[in-house]
Amino acid sequence: MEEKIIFHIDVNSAYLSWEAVYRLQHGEKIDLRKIPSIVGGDESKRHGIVLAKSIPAKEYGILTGESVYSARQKCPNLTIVPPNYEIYMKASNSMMDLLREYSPYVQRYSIDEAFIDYSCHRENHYLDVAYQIKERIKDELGFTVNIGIGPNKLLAKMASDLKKPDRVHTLFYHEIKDKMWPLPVEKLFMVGSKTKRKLNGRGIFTIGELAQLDPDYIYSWLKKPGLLIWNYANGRENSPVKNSSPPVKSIGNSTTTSFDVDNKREGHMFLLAISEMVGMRIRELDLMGDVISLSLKNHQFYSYSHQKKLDIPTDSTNTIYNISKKLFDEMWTGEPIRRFSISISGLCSNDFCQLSLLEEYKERDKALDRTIDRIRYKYGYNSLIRSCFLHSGIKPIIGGVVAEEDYPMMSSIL
DNA sequence: TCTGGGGTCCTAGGACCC
DNA sequence: TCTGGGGTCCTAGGACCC
Repeated sequence: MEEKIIFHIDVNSAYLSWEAVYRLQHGEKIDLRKIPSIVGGDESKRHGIVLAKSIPAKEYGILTGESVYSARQKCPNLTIVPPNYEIYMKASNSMMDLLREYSPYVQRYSIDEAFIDYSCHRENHYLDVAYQIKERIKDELGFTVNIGIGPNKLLAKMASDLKKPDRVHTLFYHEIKDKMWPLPVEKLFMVGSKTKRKLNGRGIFTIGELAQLDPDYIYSWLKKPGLLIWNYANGRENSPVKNSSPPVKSIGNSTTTSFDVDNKREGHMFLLAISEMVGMRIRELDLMGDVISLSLKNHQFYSYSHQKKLDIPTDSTNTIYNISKKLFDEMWTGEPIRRFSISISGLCSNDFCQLSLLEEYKERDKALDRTIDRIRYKYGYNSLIRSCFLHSGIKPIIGGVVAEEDYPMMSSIL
């Protein structure tokens, strides 16, 4: 059997690049990519983290995910711009359209990453094709990408991460030793901060050192995830490039509140506002779910969750709200809360679920939810709101991601 | 004015059943 | 009163990804 040829395309500093391109196209003179800059959340709303950074900002030691506050400490003349997800989604869609010209086997892995299985297209040399894709994206769409090429998705992904920006790298089996093994172990896909700490604690600092361990040893120590990363360290992975999206497993929304919530009434209002979005999304996808879970984060950043399995699947905003309210009342200790999140899982398709005669969720309620959805899609989310939110200072519908164009969320498994 | 929001998967313990 | 044991469901928590 011939070796597969997999590409991994990764947009360099995606949000920041897309923001820069958009601004240049709209008459701005400065290219954000060429100055120390970040795309960051609104600090006054306590959303202040770094979502993306320019390469000059990276040189100041600024990291994605750190607070905007500390980024500014590192670089006082940092340019900070707010995110604009609709623009990023459009840029991403354009890139996917371009990639699909090269193969039907294109897997969108996240908003800024994709895999292509190029194995069947032996008529052109894969390196020429990769360079062509990279240059076309730069010329036609205005941003740069890294392309990694390997015999499987893992190695292609590791390759695209090698040196940035605007590069093509290969990582075939015979190159693992030179190109991947010297890297620090936390560069390996699926080795996060916790695992890095454990590995370092036993003297394992490079991917090569992990690769050399005895699999029985790592299994008895780190169980299944240990064996997974050990296989990855040795370049072993063989999942297919999927061009259709896997079924959705859960739908959830959350918000960090701009102030700590210390009373039940306001807590319930946030739950209602989030339930509205979760309900709208599950109905949009024509699904129902029978597990509602609520997770809270307190003012000390400690998170905890409770969930409830229902006898009957639901897609009703009121049911989602009532269950999450019940969960909140049973788990809340009275401490100040900074983040609320609700999600629904145990999903099944609507037509399959709805037939239960015992169903308490009446057809009438269902029709009401759907009617409200239609009005909100047509005239805007705030065209129809619950009166309790009037003059409350709390947004009546909270959360993002209403099927712009359903794109599959990646999972941590390739 | 310090630390987001969207996900997936795995584990472990207790309840319950045969 | 010596305390089986395997399977499934449910729940809470934790790891990882972008």
